[in-house]
Amino acid sequence: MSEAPAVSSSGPRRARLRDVAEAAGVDPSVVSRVLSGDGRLSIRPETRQRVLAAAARLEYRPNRAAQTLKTARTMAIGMVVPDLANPAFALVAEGAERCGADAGYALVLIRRTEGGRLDDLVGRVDGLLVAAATSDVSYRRELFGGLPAVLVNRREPGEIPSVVVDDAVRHLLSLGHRRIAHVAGPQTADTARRRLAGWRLALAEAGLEPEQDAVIEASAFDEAAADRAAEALLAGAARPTAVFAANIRLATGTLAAAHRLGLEVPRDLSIVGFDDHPLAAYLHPPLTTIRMPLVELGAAAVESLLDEIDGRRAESRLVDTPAELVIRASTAKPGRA
Amino acid sequence: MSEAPAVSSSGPRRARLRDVAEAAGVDPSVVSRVLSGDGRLSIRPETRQRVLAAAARLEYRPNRAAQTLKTARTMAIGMVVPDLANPAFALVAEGAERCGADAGYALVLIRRTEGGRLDDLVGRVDGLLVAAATSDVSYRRELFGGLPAVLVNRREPGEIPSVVVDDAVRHLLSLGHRRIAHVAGPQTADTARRRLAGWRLALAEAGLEPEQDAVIEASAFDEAAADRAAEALLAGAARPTAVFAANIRLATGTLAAAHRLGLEVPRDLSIVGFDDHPLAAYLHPPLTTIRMPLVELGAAAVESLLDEIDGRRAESRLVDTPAELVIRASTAKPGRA
DNA sequence: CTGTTAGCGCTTTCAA
DNA sequence: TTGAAAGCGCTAACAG
Repeated sequence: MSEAPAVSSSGPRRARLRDVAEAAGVDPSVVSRVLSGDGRLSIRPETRQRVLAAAARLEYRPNRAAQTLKTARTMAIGMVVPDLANPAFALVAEGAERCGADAGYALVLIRRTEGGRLDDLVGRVDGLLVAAATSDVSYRRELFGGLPAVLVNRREPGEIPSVVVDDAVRHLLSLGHRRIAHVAGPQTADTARRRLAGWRLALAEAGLEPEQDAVIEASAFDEAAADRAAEALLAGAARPTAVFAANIRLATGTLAAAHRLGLEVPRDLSIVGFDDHPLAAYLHPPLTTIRMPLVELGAAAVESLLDEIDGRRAESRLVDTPAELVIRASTAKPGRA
Repeated sequence: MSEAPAVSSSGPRRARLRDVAEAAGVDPSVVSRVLSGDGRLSIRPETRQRVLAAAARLEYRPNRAAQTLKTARTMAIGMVVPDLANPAFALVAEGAERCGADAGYALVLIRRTEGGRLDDLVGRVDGLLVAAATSDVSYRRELFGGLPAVLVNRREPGEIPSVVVDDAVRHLLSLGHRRIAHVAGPQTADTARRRLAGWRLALAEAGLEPEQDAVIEASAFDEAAADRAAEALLAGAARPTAVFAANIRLATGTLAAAHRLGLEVPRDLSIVGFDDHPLAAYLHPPLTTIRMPLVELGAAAVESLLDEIDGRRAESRLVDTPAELVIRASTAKPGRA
């Protein structure tokens, strides 16, 4: 390793602003202003042409570090995700990226690792989108080294838990189900709590009292945890006729448990999951889900963040594009045996 | 928007190196050397303590832009992914991040957008891991603005297509299958081509001539494309008894097509997919797959990249951790009707 | 053992 | 219409 011949890529050194200026026969500051499209700059068209030509010929690319040092702006925003494999975040990121790009910001994704030394992002990004599922770590500002941050996929504490879950439960109710159980996510997660609350509320509105054991908490937001949890739920004496799962991975695990226990879906058990995903349509049976406007969520989050970065107060912008119930084949009338 | 009162977070301004130096009563350069753990620096323990204490008290965080400007190193590497939803990349990223962290590098993920103006990453990262599935864009250096880059999930052209696919096909052969079809990925993708080649080779080694129509190319690496492709394959006259799918999403789509056509897996059709995934065990039936050492791949890729960044020649490092055939319930003897 | 010095490449105010 | 000048905050070679 150490005896390697250190090629030290000494190609034609990258052109600096100064080189362009020299080549164009003007001052560096002029080049800077031309290239950054400074509005209130009056310059002879001919001079501007010379500058542009020189920059092009030398393949000038501004040095980002120098710009950042000078302006105290990285023009990048970071999105912190706990789990890259969670497809929901991919959609949020898509919206975030589009919105950020419009404002000239690059979006970089950062996996939140265990220890979470997120403050070393200071100087790499101007703000943070925190797409954290769990709130086990309280996201205090210091955690981000004072970086502006907005939490995605969350709502204010005071808000109505979820009109959306309502739809799902109502769908089940309208099919005639009464014993509607809930496979909940880990209650450290804000989203998990909201969905649980939504389920309770919807049931209550229908005049139903959730029975004992009608809710079971998966230890994680993944298939394996849901499988274990659902097995307990479904093997019990008073088996529900329908299950609302707090996300698609939990729904998938529930489906697996049902299959293993010999239950046929939806004949013996209806399942609806939260969060839609391309995959949902290809499970067996295709899963009825609630599709959230995740791309819009990502975009809205970035807008808030940019407001905060620019010193405007971010007024907890909420996405109001409605969620949508996508009915596929995992739900049916109960006891259609 | 514009009438917002511009809060301009004017808290206690962040401490600079100079401030720490002043507080500790030493020169900035001393602080720099202490804080960066400069080995060949002899300093009185007492002085070092003063410096450390001052830095801590002032909550000093080095200004990354300044460091970068000075050292011409961002200490970050970027991983470019075409599709965040592809779970394989999450694993690669995990390995990459771990390996990068060991060398003090942060890993940031970047979604490769359509137009792909990747060269604006210069100055944000020191190198690029390109986890591109498709090679429709030829990844020329200029595309990255001259940034060191290594392509992940690829092999050299000359290399044996895939010993790994061999295992899968042999598994099918050993079960007694002879009509083994292949749902291939889009042949613009290097991986797709390698898997197709592997399939051909394995069959040839077994003395089998792949029949006409035994391979069908999905238009994309997703469930929907596989579903369409597989339908054609399975509805045909000479239906295969087993299918090897080029990745797990294609396998999932194939599974869906089989279900819809009334075929029972594995009784009527065996399926094995490439790339393992937590999900695979929770499909119906649980999918037999080939698990690739993706985390190791990511780590190895970063090692290569660091070599290149440091001017050492990256000798096309290959991961030799063997892939593994994970046998679940989607494969069985043919015609076990 | 510690300080001096000279920038890294850019932006921006001010002066010409 | 253009140029001069002053740093942004840090590092690293060299001097003392």
